[in-house]
Amino acid sequence: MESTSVKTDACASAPRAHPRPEGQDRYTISEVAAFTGLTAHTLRWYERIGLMPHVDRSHTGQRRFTNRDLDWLAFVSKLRLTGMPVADMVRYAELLREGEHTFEERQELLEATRRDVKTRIAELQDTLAVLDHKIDFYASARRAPERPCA
Amino acid sequence: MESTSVKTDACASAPRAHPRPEGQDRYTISEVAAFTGLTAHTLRWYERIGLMPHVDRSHTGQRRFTNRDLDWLAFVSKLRLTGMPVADMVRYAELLREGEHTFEERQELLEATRRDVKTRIAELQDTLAVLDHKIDFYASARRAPERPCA
DNA sequence: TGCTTGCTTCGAGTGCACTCCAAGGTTCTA
DNA sequence: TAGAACCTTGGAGTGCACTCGAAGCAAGCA
Repeated sequence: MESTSVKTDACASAPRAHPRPEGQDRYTISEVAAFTGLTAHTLRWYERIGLMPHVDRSHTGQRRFTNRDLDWLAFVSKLRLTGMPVADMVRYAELLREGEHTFEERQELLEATRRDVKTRIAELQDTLAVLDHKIDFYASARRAPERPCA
Repeated sequence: MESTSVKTDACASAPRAHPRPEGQDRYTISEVAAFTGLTAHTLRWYERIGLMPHVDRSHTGQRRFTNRDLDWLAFVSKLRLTGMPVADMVRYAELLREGEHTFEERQELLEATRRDVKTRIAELQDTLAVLDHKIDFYASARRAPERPCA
């Protein structure tokens, strides 16, 4: 059931290149760190707080990440960029673990996130306009130092 | 010299509505807090770390903010939205205090910020595409629960 | 004049998201 | 079989950006 819901979600993702093909996808933590840009510390911490759905282990207990884990981490990294709190992402991870009956709540969560992202883009475009205005001012002030906007 | 450089910068700003006209613009800290949405604590902290160029005082030592201070705070709030570290904003505030010979460095700082903002907008638009893709998946999965993307 | 509300300072406390440490077990190359 | 380089854990530490507290002074109103 757990793997079903994760797989179902993976099927919603755009295809993505993996370092190794399916079947040989057993990465150590440092390989994942190198691939994702996260540190091994952060990866372990993600698992501890429930942000990594479930990570396989070798027979001696070392983590072995799969391509699916890489997809999930890529998605988490995107969400991080939006400023979404880690606690909210943990909530989404819980919904994944709980199976298909949480589809509605997952969709709502993603839609709320989409609204936040759109708001943030608008704010940034606003800021860009202010920056352009000030940069123009400095550019012309330095071309003609006699106080061109007085 | 201090007020000159601040004024010069204000002249680079887009016009903005103020609660009171020039000449009567002496706001208490709680008025500024209400207007900007920052707390009084935060405003005092901004001043302590050098992020407020210089705030007037009443004859008994209480802060009296001006329209120019409001403009500066509005700009700072925009920069905050971009994720710019406070230390960088303090650096910009220092350049303002140092006068017109810092125009070039100010422009460079703003241009670097603009590049960051553009990058961030692109990242967010990328994230938006991923969100749309997943939301579409949940929407159709809930309309036709027989695993529509298999 | 008294009362309430607001302002002052500086240092300490908070919450988030990591980031690191120490002590010990595992895996790989020579 | 040695040694280097990796991995494990729980808990403590870090850096940022606030956020709050306490003691005392200031301002405005009945």
